[in-house]
Amino acid sequence: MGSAKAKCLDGEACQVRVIHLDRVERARRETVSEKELNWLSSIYKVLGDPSRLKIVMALRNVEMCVCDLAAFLGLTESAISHQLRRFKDLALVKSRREGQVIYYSLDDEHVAELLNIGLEHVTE
Amino acid sequence: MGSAKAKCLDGEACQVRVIHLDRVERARRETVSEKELNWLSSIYKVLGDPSRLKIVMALRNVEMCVCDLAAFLGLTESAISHQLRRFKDLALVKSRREGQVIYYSLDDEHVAELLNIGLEHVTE
DNA sequence: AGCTTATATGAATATATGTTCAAATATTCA
DNA sequence: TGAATATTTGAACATATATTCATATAAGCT
Repeated sequence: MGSAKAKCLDGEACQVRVIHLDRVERARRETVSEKELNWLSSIYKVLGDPSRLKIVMALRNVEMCVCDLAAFLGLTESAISHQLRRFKDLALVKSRREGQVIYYSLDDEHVAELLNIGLEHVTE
Repeated sequence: MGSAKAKCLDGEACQVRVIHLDRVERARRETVSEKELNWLSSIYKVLGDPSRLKIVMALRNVEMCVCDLAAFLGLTESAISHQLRRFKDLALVKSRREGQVIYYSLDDEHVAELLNIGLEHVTE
């Protein structure tokens, strides 16, 4: 144990160097599926933009319409609409029509949790 | 109440339309600072890539070196090193040298929490 | 029916980003 | 010291992305 001599993987070509084969194999056993990985990363990614984060942060407290959010963020209503669609595609935000106005709100408890933990992190 | 007639903001030019002024003002009062917003979004963003997510998921269980991770992900060691630096810049991952080998591991409990909640979400 | 309001959509563009390649450090061992 | 190993760095490129503008849809009002 403790040997730091690289071994080889993937047959004779041996283009893959590995120091701790056991750890790599364990990681391979315990990893989530590629599909889940892509899904999950797309959820983090959609939160990983200041404008979008500001949108969901606001929606945590109260439902808002596109033009409210545009005023709050200082962006075009079109820009807000584009971003809201990304949230809807991931089912993180839902909408409700009332006449001409469409109200947006959070649609997922996990998102709120993610935001809360993030806030804890940032606000010490 | 319930009036959906847009009012104007930002002086005479009036380029900003608002339906629920109270909600916008409340959002402005309760929002976190621009600085915290940028910081927090950069944390979500760094998790919002399949390769990087796979890296931290693996580091949740055991510390690994660059070439182990490269073998696990099927990527260049250079690519892994580049990505690890992003984690280090955000203080989410720490490193420990032992001879020629540098071991990486998680450096923040909040990250593990974020990952756990994300996993809950994905695995129903 | 028209007119206005609220939102959505698509193209376009400038910027950001992930990966690779080549070369540079840093550490160990002979 | 010199060779080998492990990792880092910087440039380069191809792709992704956020925003804007112009236009389209959808609902209410007269």
